[in-house]
Amino acid sequence: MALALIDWAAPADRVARDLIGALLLVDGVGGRIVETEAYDMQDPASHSFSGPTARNATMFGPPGRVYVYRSYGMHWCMNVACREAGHGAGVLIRAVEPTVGLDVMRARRGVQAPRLLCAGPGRLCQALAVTREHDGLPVQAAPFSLQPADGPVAVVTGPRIGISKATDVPWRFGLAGSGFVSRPFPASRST
DNA sequence: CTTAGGATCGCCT
DNA sequence: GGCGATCCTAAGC
Repeated sequence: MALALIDWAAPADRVARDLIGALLLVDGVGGRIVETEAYDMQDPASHSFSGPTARNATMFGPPGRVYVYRSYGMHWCMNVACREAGHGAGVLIRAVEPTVGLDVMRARRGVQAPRLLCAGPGRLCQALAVTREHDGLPVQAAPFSLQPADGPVAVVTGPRIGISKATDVPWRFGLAGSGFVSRPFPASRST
């Protein structure tokens, strides 16, 4: 049977949806992706909106590379670039259901509850030990491991979190019914 | 359960 | 100089 693959050249919202349910590991630690957000160059909320800069260079590079940036001066956030180079498109990984390496993640995070280990982009990077050193690396090679869901996944959508522009764009994607998302989704239809 | 404030600093105007 | 694609804690209802 055919192995499911992510089409990294697809638009950000497509990739964001396809990543829901995928197994993401960094050095053998991680779990199932349950929440993502899409960004692209036409989008005022995106880091890439005003064109290439030193920080967002990876977003404008080849698709499938990990874009890591520092948030609020203290957290790391992890994205994967998509579309062709130059498009400034990417998907923010916002939450993972921790399944592999629970104790390692607990130690890194300093909390016990699985629910709080990877629920949010900053928490996720702390639990998986993702830092600026990972910026620009291909997500399909070590230390990363990404295995797409091999079956149908029920996905819910909603407005993105923590932005002040384009707040009406429904480019937040989540695994329907998951208790590991960073925040509940407003009532929305599954697709 | 909801809201408010602070921490903390790199990036862009 | 201002502002975040955030998180934590404490206090209010």
